[in-house]
Amino acid sequence: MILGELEKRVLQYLWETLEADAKQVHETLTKRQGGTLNTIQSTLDRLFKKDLLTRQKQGHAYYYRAKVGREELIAQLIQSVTGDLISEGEDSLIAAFSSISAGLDDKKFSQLETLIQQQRQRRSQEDTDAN
Amino acid sequence: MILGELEKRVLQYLWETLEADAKQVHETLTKRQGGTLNTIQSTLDRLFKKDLLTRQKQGHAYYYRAKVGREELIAQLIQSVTGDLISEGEDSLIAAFSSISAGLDDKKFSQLETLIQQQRQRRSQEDTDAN
DNA sequence: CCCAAAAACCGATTGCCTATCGGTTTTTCT
DNA sequence: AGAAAAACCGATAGGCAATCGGTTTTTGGG
Repeated sequence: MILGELEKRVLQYLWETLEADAKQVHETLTKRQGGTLNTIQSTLDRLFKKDLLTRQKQGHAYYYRAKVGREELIAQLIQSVTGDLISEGEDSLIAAFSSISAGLDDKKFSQLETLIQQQRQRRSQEDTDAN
Repeated sequence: MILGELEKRVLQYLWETLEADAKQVHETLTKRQGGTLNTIQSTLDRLFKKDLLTRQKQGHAYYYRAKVGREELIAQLIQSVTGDLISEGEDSLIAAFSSISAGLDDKKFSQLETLIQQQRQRRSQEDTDAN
């Protein structure tokens, strides 16, 4: 999957705003630049068809919400862009990390270790909640 | 930057083979499927213009080599695909990791911690070498 | 040194996708 | 029911990968 420039801006907006119709998005994002409402509508529609948004009619118009979170989407994009470069059996996410790690310094490593700890804690918390 | 299907396959081949001319790549990758040598030539040329390959004439033909390693390329692709989704000041690689981490289980976390340790050791080794 | 073969180079075409927008149909609220 | 608002449809432009035919350039051998 690939996202165009406008599509990304629309997603960003929806992550901030939670819910909006085409008119609102248009007001905020493209009215200045002379873009029309129609452009926003078809962009929203494309994102909807890509299963990145949900929508629901309220009064006149569809109200859209992001269906995936920002981090989730980033993970999806990474998977799709690296997919063909990962050899059989290799875990693509681990592989992606090991590529990334080449560009990190010690401070970043510490941050990562902290993130891992946090993630672990979150997991065990979820387990506790579930029981 | 974005890579097409064939471009990725060509890169994979060059990572294995280190060096090859268009003819070799063609023999191995696309002759079966009826692709012509010209297709491979223009693909190699596109990759060269994207600065992903180097080339050098030997006898009749250009011999191509990958200019970037697989891991480096993956890191590049991740950066380019996530670029517009990362807010100002945020480290995109850390952000990418935190997205990725949502899809990992405990075993993967342990692998990652190991990778971090290895990377740290590699660093200190390089420091030693340098002095 | 010249020529045939090999490869590079050029240009055109197809296919896919985003962005754009005009015009028509459908929906909705009064 | 009718006006207004929005959805829907279709067309177009622009960008890029993949594909390949044809022409020019390069090169190594006789």
